[in-house]
Amino acid sequence: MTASDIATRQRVLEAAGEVFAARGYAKATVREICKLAGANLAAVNYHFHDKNALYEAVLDQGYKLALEKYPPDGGLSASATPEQRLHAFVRSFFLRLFAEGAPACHGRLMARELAEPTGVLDKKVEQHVRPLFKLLSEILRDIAGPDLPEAALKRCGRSVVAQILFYRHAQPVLQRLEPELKLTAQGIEPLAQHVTEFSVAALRTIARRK
Amino acid sequence: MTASDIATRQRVLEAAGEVFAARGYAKATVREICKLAGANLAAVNYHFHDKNALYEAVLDQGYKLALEKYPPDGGLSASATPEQRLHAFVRSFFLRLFAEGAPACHGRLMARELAEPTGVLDKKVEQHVRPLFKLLSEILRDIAGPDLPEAALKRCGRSVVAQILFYRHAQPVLQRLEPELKLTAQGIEPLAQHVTEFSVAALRTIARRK
DNA sequence: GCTAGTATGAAACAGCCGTTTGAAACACGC
DNA sequence: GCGTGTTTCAAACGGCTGTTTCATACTAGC
Repeated sequence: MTASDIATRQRVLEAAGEVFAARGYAKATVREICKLAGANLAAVNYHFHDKNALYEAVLDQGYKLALEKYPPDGGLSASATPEQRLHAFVRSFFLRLFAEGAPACHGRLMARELAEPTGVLDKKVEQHVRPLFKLLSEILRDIAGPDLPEAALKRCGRSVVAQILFYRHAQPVLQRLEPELKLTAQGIEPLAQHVTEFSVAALRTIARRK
Repeated sequence: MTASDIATRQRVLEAAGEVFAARGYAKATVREICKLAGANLAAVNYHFHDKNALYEAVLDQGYKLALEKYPPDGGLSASATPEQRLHAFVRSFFLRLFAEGAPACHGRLMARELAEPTGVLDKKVEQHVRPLFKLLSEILRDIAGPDLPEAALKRCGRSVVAQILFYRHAQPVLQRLEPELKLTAQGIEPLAQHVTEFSVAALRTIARRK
């Protein structure tokens, strides 16, 4: 049965996404992935070449699905204001990082890869991250106007991304310091609102001064 | 010779700091630490109980030395403005995260621990991190005034910390995206300046609106 | 100078890891 | 029904890990 063949491969792929996202590449074990997928230990080396190729496959599929489900432009109309576009960018970034379910582990994986490259970094992350930074820079330029120097604009772009990634990277200690913080699909809405507001306010003031 | 006894223990401690900071707890191996320290493999289990106790010892010593060398208040006079105190906070935070040399690996270790707790988190990080957040909140309150709700102030505090930690967590990909960025003792000065300026501008605007 | 207590050393241990193996089970074209 | 090619399975392999062992070297007190 061909359907069953695809099924095991797909089951391993999905299980790998969860385990890699939860444990990181190094700590994730092939044995745990296969057990979660209900497959034999040799399934990884049979359907993919090895653990690393499986990881790349997970990243590839995750990238495709995440951008389909949460496009960085948020699906806004062309007449949207720069502030609305920034809010959509921030919000979709949050969603990719925290959304539950199968297609969403990509954000968590990329956040991990960002901090601890596994060698796939040069192939994948740069190709996924640079376009995001470029899009953000264009939005911020529309808000700040043409007079703000490029270097200052870049620093502001990093400040925006930093505020979003923080909630992913620092989540373990954040949950301990402020247990009332809920990082669910609803819980991130006020956070996306805050990051947008905070950043627009800062950018406007800085652009006015320079 | 007692001096030599302490010397090996100290050498292992320092080597462990470097290796843990560079590789993380899981990837760091006792063999590499001992080799770097010029000590026997059994030195770790003899002078400390095991790898985990060595890690705790490194964290303890690092915390002590880092706070001595880079105090969070920056050694400011009592008459300093809130903006100056925020700048000192941000700058000393950057320095603890990026300073080179033996005592400085603590910042890198805590940044790692923040993202991937090893179990020492509950003992150490909370006890080290919570006071920092409290100090930051007091500074931000002085800037924002008494009318800004506590929840909004907390979100702003997270935004400040996020902008600093970003340069540590995202360093690998940041170096690829913007190779001209130098994260040395001199290079972080304009970054500390930017984070302070960005945050003060945002906080003032938000406080005025609320 | 000899003993007691401590520090170092080489070697081995048990456990987990990714990967490989070769046989068994399966589906499918003829 | 039979042979072929593909997928699954249990078992084992080699390598690396933290830790332990026990013999040796050393220092200090009498």
